[in-house]
Amino acid sequence: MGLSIGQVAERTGLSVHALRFYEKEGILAHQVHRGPGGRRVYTQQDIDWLKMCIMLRMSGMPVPEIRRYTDLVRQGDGNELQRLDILKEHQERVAQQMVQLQECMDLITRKVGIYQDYVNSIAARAVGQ
Amino acid sequence: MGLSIGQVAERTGLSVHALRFYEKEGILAHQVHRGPGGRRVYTQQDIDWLKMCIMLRMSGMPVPEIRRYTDLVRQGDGNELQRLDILKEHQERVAQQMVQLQECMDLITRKVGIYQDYVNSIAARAVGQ
DNA sequence: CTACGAACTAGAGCCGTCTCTAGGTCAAGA
DNA sequence: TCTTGACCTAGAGACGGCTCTAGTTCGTAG
Repeated sequence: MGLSIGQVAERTGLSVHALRFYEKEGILAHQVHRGPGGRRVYTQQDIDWLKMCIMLRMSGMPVPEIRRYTDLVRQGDGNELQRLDILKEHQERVAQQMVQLQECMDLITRKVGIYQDYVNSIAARAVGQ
Repeated sequence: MGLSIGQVAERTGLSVHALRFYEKEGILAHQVHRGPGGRRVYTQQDIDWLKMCIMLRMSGMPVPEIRRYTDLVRQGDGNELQRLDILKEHQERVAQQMVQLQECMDLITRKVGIYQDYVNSIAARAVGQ
C-alpha cells in the first residue's frame, strides 16, 4: 500500500524534486517512512496531506506559513485556536484575491468584447464587399 | 497636468523602482515624456495604461506577455486580432484560476468550520464548569 | 556481469519580479 | 552657500519556489 516518490509525483502532479523539497521544508505532517535502501514510502495519508498543501500553495499560502501550520498539527491537540487563526487569515486573503481577480476578469471581458466587436465588424465589411 | 514619477507611484500603488522597471521592460504604451533635467513626466493616459497593466499583472499575466500586447498597441491599427487572441487566452487562464481559487476556498472554509466548531465546544465546556 | 531505471543526498542554479545601491544632477528654501 | 529631497542611470541583490546536477546506491532484467 506504500507508494514510491515517483508514484506520488504522478498522483499529485508535483515533481519528485518538489516532493523532496517540500519534505526538506518540513511541510509533511508526518515523517515519511523509508523502505529498503532508504527509499521514501508514502501512505495515502501523506498524499491527502500533500493535496491539501497543494491547495494552500495554489491559493498563495507561502511555504513558511504552511510549515507553521504543519508544525502545529504535528504538535498535536491543544493548539486548535492557532491553527484556526492561520486558516482564517488565509481565508481572508483568498477572499480578497477572488475579488481582485473578478475585477481583472471584468476588465478583460470588457476589452475582449470591444475587440471582438471591432474584429467582427471588419470581417463583415470584408465579406460584404 | 504632467505628473512626476513619485506622484504616479502614489496614485498607482507601484514603487518608483517598479515604474522605472516597467518602463525598461517596455510595457508602457507610449514613451514617457521627459521634463527639465531628464525627469519623467507622466500623463493621465500613462496612468490609465499602468492601471490596466497592474490588473494584468495581478491576474498573473507575465511581464513579457504584457510587453507583447503593448508592442501590438504601439504598432497601431491592423493587429486587433492578435491583441484579441492574447486577451482571450489570458481570460481563459484567469477563469481557470478563479475556479481553482474557489476550490481552495471551499476546502479552507470546510476546515475553518470544523476547527471553529471544535474550538467553540471547548470554550462551552470551559464555561459550563 | 552488465546495464538500466529509479531512487538517494547535498548543494548549486534558475526564473520572475521587483528592490536597492552607488554615485550623480538639479531646484528651492534656510 | 549649504542642505534637502526628489529625481536620474546602470547594475547588483534579494526572495520565493522550485529545478537541476553530480555522484551514489539499489534491485531487477538480459
